[in-house]
Amino acid sequence: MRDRTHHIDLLLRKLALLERLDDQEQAAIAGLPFELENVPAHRMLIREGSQVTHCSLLVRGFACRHKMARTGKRQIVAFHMAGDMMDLQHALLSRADHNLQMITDGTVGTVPIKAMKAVCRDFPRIAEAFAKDALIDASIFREWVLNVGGRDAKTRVAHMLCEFVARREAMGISPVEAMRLPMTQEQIGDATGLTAVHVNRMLRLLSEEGAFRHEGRELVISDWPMLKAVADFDAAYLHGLAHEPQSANAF
Amino acid sequence: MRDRTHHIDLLLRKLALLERLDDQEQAAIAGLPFELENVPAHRMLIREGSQVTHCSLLVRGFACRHKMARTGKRQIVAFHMAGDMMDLQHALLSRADHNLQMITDGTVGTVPIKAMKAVCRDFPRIAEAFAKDALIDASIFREWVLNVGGRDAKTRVAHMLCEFVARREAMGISPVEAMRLPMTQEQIGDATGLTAVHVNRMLRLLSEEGAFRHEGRELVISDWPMLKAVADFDAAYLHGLAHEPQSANAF
DNA sequence: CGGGAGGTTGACCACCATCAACTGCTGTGG
DNA sequence: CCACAGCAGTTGATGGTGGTCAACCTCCCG
Repeated sequence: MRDRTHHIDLLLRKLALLERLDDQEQAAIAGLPFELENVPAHRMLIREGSQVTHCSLLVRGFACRHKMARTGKRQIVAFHMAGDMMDLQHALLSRADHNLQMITDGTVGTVPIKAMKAVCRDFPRIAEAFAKDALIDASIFREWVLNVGGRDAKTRVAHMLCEFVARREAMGISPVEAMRLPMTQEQIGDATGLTAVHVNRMLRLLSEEGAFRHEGRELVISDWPMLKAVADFDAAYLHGLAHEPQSANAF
Repeated sequence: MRDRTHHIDLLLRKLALLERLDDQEQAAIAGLPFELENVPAHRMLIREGSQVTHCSLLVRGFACRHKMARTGKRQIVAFHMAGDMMDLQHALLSRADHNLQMITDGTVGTVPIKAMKAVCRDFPRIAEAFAKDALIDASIFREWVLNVGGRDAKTRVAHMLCEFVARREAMGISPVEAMRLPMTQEQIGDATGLTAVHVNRMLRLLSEEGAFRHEGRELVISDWPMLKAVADFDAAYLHGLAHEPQSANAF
């Protein structure tokens, strides 16, 4: 039973960060006809240029959105984790302008856009919550433009880590103190406009300076204030979709 | 009389690209209580971190949105031209996460967010049009992430030019064949993550290769297909907010 | 006529890309 | 159980793209 509604819990938790929804509204969300599917790592969910008829909720695992330059260089423009609505924009823009791809294996819930529009029509506050989510998405893109366009390699990598950790914390996905990064160094490179080799060097640098350390395959953030400072990170651009790790205990 | 309604014409023209609005809906737009103000070049309209209570429509002139890195490096994340709603996101996200500043002198129309919300509540298709505009904004940010993160200097500068020309064409602001760029080379640099010096070199290169030429202070695009090819430009990401210059006559 | 902003050009150099080799995991099949 | 393949990570050597610094030019506009 818990399993059948886990994806609804996730979505409600996310929306609660954006808008206070009453029982009726929560029931409307719970009534959305999600179809759940387990998908393997690297599965392409949506391809640039294709027509999109469903919205996707990530229930388990990690995914990313990316575009390609003519040279073949891939640019990751967003990472997604459990609880994220990954393509709200397709509710109104029918053609995908980028690819959506799983990083790890996971579970995806899809809803017909018609159902999304219906619930938005009947419950304006739900519509507002989804709109806010999309606008915060845009704010994150702006920060990424600054990150790749205006910061040096070490800062870029640190910033990416900070955002990832802060969003994880907000969704309560896992203890932040010790986590395994789901993305490869090459993917971090594709997100920051660096090569995997240079990402590796920057991670080593940050680790040598004491921002985090490796414990087996886990990454342990040993000095959040320091990492945040190096990263030039200020969570304001996440507009409440993430608070910084406050649980100072582990740090 | 034409002057009093010019800003409404502009806005309706923009919205017509996004949604077919009937007479009643157009009348509702025309009824929005815009306050027009002439503003000088470089005027800051909105500052990062401030609370925003109005939405701004650019009626005349050019503006940009930008963020600052800790080092002081400024990153421009968007250029705006007449007809653009510059901060729809602030209708739902009350705190600005970036600055909004005039590039040239111009005219700005402001509407209280309450009035915007009211018209959106009463006319769902208007709400949808504004939402589409915000989503296209996000798509443009994604393209910019790719541009600064994944393309070399020449391509970046050319791409920025292409987007600017295509959007101008869509809004019918001026003949595209000959225009004066409103932004300085330093601003192009801040938008592309390059220095003004290097932007200068890239512009020279593009011009030497015949993509465009200078006539006095005007820039004349002499070979749009070539510029577009060099730029790795595909207008799909503008989702109909801009078609490419088709008037092959001048080229 | 003078001052200032923007544009132009050259010399030099640093950051990060590229190429290449090697290590260590992990899963898989003999 | 081992061998092997394959992917991710690691490290070093070298070079190029684009940054930095500095000088000078051009065009406005007061």
